[in-house]
Amino acid sequence: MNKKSVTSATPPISVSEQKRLQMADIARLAGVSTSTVSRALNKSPLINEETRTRIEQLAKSLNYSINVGAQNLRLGQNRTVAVVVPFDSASRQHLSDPFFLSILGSIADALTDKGYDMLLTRVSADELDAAAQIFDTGRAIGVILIGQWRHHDQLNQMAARRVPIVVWGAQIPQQMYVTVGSDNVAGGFLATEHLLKKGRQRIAFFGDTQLPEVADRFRGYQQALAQHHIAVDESLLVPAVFTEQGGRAAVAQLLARDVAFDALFACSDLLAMTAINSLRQQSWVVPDQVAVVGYDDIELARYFHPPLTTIRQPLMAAGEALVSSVLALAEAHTVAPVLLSTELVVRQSSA
Amino acid sequence: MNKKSVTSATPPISVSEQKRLQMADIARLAGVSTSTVSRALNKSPLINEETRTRIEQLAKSLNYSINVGAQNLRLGQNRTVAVVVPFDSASRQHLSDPFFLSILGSIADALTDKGYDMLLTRVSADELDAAAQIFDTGRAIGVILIGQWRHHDQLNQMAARRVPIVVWGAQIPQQMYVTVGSDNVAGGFLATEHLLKKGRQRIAFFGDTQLPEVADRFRGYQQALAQHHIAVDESLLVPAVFTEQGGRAAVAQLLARDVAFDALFACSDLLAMTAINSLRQQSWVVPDQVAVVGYDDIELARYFHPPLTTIRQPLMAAGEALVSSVLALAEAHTVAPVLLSTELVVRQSSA
DNA sequence: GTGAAAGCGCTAACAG
DNA sequence: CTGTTAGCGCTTTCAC
Repeated sequence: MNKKSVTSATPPISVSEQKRLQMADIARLAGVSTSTVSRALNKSPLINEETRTRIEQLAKSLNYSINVGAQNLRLGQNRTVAVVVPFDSASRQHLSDPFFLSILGSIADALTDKGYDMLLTRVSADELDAAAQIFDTGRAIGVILIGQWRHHDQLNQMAARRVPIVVWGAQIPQQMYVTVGSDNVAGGFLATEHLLKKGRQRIAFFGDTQLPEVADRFRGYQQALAQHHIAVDESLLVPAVFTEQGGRAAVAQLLARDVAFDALFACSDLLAMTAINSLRQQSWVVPDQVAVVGYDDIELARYFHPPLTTIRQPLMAAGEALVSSVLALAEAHTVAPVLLSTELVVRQSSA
Repeated sequence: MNKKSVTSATPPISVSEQKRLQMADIARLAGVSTSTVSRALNKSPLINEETRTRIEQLAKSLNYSINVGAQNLRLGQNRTVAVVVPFDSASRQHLSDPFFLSILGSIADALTDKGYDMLLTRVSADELDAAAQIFDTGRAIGVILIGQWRHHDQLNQMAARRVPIVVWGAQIPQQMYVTVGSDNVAGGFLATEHLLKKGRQRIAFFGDTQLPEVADRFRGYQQALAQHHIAVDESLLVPAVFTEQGGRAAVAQLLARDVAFDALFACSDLLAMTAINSLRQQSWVVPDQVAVVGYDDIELARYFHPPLTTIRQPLMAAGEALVSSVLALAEAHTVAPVLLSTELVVRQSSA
């Protein structure tokens, strides 16, 4: 412990703290003051070109990088954004949904682009304030929450106390928080209309309409049917959850009702795929007997058998919108909700 | 700006900096010193019970939480671990592989358990030092890297300069960094042996043996064949990449060779699934004509048609091992590589 | 029990 | 162009 004597606290220097390099060390080795090192490493134009490169090289050769924590404290800045993924014990959507990973990836890319770090946190759905805490403790300047689920009220409260938070999900009346989401009504409409145009009339709907996004997709479903003067038949609606078992259970439930159907609109590709597998096991032929449309357009969809017709959500745009919104919010700008357009991708499952 | 006059720097107070609460504010409102607030909020036994609860309540009612950045600086501590996911532009494995998300989830859980934050970063495979930077800048006390790929040398260099890093992958001779991984040799052996016991003799192998993990699985494949006195037939080996197109391409390649085969061992479930779909399109029947075994046991595997026989990697154990290893390394302990056991899960794709 | 004061690693006036 | 110095928000010895 060959450090200059400290008059103040002496934190227990763990064995690991083996002489962690800091700016003063570089300064001493370069024979300049820390100010000069600081300026050099921050590319200040004040510093002599030659001095700067010398310091830069010294730093690089010693693998020294400015301590971000101290820098942030001094600058009163912070370049970290939290991404919170609530995991619902009731497990309405399993985290392993590939769509989640994709959107995570697009957020990560957008953040990296703008020079921000991403703090990833899973919080239990019933202690969602943990998300606010991340902001309160200054660990992140804002929060992106993936999975609106049923947390509407809690989210409103967080927004009310001015936590910069952006939620991936649907717009809901009286919502105080900012959402970014795809146009689920349009998505539901596109899917249903496509099936109707294929001549299908008895279209089953798989999805839990208690979830805002699914509710919107259902609204689109209703609109399309209405346009074709077809009444919604309650017996075709199955409140399937998003887990992988969901499709199987939903098919079982639908078949148990013994109602006729010639098409299926599932609110996620995973749901659609497991449903198709279940149907196949019961000797139904897709798409001949049942045309199927999924939602999300995950990568596997095009390699599935049969390739899945689905609604594509614009992933890259989603990540960017989420990130720019949360950054704007963090700067106390007023931010409007974002509605991204969806797109029908026709493949063989609905041929 | 009703702050006490500052003689030093005055950082541009953005509109957002609207009076961000700090300890001094709580102290003033409580009529005590910041020391007292600090001690109270840290549950120091030195503080009078009554004083403490009063301060705690005040803080809670104002949504004040101790600033972690400042706390860390003062304490010389840090409770953040970085998880780095290199994305290879050559795209050997697509990030959307569900197995990735699962392992991310298990790491997140393990970290949360131990009270650590998780910094998630994607770095380009060719600038892997960015991972070291995260440590050098003090943003994280250690790094978990998912995806060993071909980065062996770079990883060794990082380990040599004592960056606490743990890699999910295979053990390689002369490796200086710590790995946590499942026993890929055993996995490959289990899969192949299973197929052999089912009477299959011409087992195709899908996987790029340039990747260490795949190389180990191939070693297991060889061992099993050797035990049954079957020679490895090069024409049955296809260096399939892990992307979703991989299975399709590999099948095409295999069929083009016009060699007989009655089984397939694919080095990921995704590969297996897309391969099965491809085979089916060419009118091959699984498992009757081709028995298939995958790898990973992703959730979709059991809901696939036919349900996929596969090798399960112990996810939860993986997350915990990665986390405890990196934490141990961060404390400068010596850490041995971890080899987790794998398990054969028999389903219908190999019936 | 509580307060005063110093300093974690860094930046930015201010003065040379 | 470079050094001196004060302080970001917090914790902790040391004194009372």
